[in-house]
Amino acid sequence: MTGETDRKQAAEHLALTLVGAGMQRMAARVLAAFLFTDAPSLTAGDLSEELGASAGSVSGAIKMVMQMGLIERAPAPGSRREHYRMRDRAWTTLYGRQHAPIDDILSAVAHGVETVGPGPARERLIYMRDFYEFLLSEVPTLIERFEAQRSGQHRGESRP
Amino acid sequence: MTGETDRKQAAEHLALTLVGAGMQRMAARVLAAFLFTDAPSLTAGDLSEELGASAGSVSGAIKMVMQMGLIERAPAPGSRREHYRMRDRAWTTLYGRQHAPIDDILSAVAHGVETVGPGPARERLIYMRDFYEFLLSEVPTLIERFEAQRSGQHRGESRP
DNA sequence: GCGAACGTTCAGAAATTTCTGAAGACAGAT
DNA sequence: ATCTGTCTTCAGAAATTTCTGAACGTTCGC
Repeated sequence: MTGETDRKQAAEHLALTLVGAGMQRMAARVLAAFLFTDAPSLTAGDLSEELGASAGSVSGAIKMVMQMGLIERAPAPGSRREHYRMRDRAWTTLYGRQHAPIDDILSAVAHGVETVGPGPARERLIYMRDFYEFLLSEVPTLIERFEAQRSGQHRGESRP
Repeated sequence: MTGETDRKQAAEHLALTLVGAGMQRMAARVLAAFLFTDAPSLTAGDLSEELGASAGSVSGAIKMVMQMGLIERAPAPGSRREHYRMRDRAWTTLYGRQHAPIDDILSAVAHGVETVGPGPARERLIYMRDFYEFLLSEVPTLIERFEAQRSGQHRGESRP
């Protein structure tokens, strides 16, 4: 069955969990709309109507989601409006981006190590610094591994 | 050099970057205080004074940071107050916890896959589901690898 | 050019989050 | 048992974030 209502509900539900994970509310709703649509592209107007939100907030949200590298402009055939669609690597990109703050944390901690004299605090800071350095080097590898594995088996199929 | 003022500044700076990464303000400040102290344990009163915050907000922050598994009660010798200290595995724990939302995202997406009929949207949802499933299985491995590597070389040293 | 349709920006309103201060609860000392 | 110092809870205040609506630009068709 799965009426249009169910689809919207599922989309809103996902948007809310993304908010729980730290994403801005409207940006999450816009992202979910793209994820759940079968249309090849959406315009700001489409989103405004679909989400029942003002043109202003949709504009801001699109800007954010674009900066995150999750959607892109779609070649607009004859149409006057700007069309957008999800990018292919959206999810790995999103995950990679969530690691951007790690850079900042790392430099803050490294500065701490320089500032603090010998003692337990310094040992702790060194441990933390090493851990975040490790992460920073391993995450890209992780993502590559997923992409390789996926294009390898090319499953793209659903389940029972 | 590195006076007490520098230490506090470095701690506050780290707290702010943690806030940028999504942590609550006061919780981040409390955490940084523990990270940067050479004292074997801190009490709520110590923190309140050190951070210039009310007893109420410190209490709430301690509760959060405890629930995150980053600090623990320290055996209090004769003292009437409650003493706390950082846990050993704090940082790997913190990182693991940041992945808790992934569980939620995963089930929201899985539900989406069930709800949506065949089409581009469904393919997208399947890709996303697979990616988050992959993450969920790989992250614990990653952390184990770090811990193994660390206890292996046992470097615990600073740099020039 | 001129007009109309869209998109963007921004000041202010609304909602949410976060902090404080005071009142209450608890544990140990006397 | 009572008192004292310490922690917790909670209602309201303050600050921050987020949304809206209106004014302004831009681009395309005529």
